[in-house]
Formats: sequence, structure tokens, C-alpha cells
Amino acid sequence: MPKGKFDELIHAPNRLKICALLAAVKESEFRVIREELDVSDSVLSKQIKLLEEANYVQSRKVNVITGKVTWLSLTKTGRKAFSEHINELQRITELSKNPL
Amino acid sequence: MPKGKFDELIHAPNRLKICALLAAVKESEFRVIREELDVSDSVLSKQIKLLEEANYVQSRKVNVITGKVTWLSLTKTGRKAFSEHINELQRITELSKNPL
DNA sequence: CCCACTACTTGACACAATGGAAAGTACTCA
DNA sequence: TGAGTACTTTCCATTGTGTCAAGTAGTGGG
Repeated sequence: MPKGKFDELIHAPNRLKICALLAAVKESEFRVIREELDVSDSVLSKQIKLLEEANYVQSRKVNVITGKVTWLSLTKTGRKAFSEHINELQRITELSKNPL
Repeated sequence: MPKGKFDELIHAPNRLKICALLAAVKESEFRVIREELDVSDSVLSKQIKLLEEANYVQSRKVNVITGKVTWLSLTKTGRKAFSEHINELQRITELSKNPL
């Protein structure tokens, strides 16, 4: 049975989606995540900031023709926390697949 | 691929746990759920009320020697909503199991 | 060089959600 | 009648989340 810890920071809908998207890839653009979640710049920016402060996400700015864009990725810590959180969700919900 | 809808009412940590516990059984006592979640009476009572107002949970009072106790269960609607929510969680998070 | 534009970031503010503490309700038993 | 059980509701403080507007930093055009 994999270890799992319910992580409230990750659990909030938007942050869960951010982490899930980032967990699937090495890194992704701010703009792409924002479009996937369909939220405003400021909402995404603030949620990312919280994840960065927890050292779950890291960002790097890349110069492009139009200015610069932000690439986001999960840190090793973030990947582990996300993994443990979904293990915990699994554990909580799998009860319902084996009803008495 | 099972249908799934992200349900914010169910997603909140305590309500997700309540639904998961109830999904595993036909019905359960208020007191048992409260001990499982380790929350106060008032917190559980309020969360149950929200789930009842959404017609996800139903309750019945049963007379016992010491007074009466409340038995809780998921309604058909609640079971369906919970099932769809965990399908959606599955869908969101399974991406991370098939990295590019 | 200044202005517009892109791509976020931050601050001010409003409002909904959550929780603890304590009072209230309903019922039973001694 | 008074105590105890089992919630329920109210009051209040805190936290979370979102909108909107303004701020910042770098780039390209006139």
C-alpha cells in the first residue's frame, strides 16, 4: 500500500488541476495552464505563488520575441507531495469500490 | 471512459471523506462518521446539512435507549455525483501516470 | 526616445467557506 | 424535575478565493 498524505494545499480544485497538468510533463507554459484551467491571470498567478512558496513548483522566465514567458514545473518535493496526495485520495475512495 | 463531473460541493476535504465513507456502506451513524473524520459535532452537522440540501445525503433518526441517533446514507443522486466526481479526479490525475 | 503591447504580478476589496465555542432543542431515564 | 445524550444552530473570527485595477519588465515600431 503506497504511502499517502492528504495535502490541503494541493487539494483545492485549481491547484489540484495545476499539479496534475504539471505532473504529466516536464514543464509547461503559464499561458497554457491558464487556458486549460480557464481562469484569470491573477488567479493563476496567485495559486502558482502559493505552490512556489511551498516549494512544490518552480518557474523560469524565457525571453521570446514578444517579451518573455514563464515555464512552470513541479519540483521533486512537489511531485512527491502530489503523488502522496493522489495515493491518499485513492485510499479514501477505494473503500467505495469494495462495499460490504 | 466513464463520465465525470468535478463537483465542488463534494470535493471539500471533509465532505469528500463523508461521501467516501457513506459510499462504502448502506448507511452509517453520525457518531461513527464524526469519529472517523475527527471533527466536532457542529462541523459535521453543518457539512451534512449542506449535503442534505443538495439531496446527496439523507438521514433518519432512530430511537435508542439513550435517546436517538442519526443514521446517514447517500441518496441515489449522491451516489451518482460522488461516482462522477471520483471518475473526474481519476481523469484529471491519470495523465500523470502516462508522462509524455 | 516614447508609446503600445505582451505577460505576468500585486494590491485593494468583497464575499463565501470553514471551524471553534457555546447555547438551544428534543427526548429519555432515574 | 434534573441530568444526560445526541445532535443543531448561532455567533464570531479566520482564511480562502475571486474580480478589478494598477504596477512592472522587456520588446518592437514610429
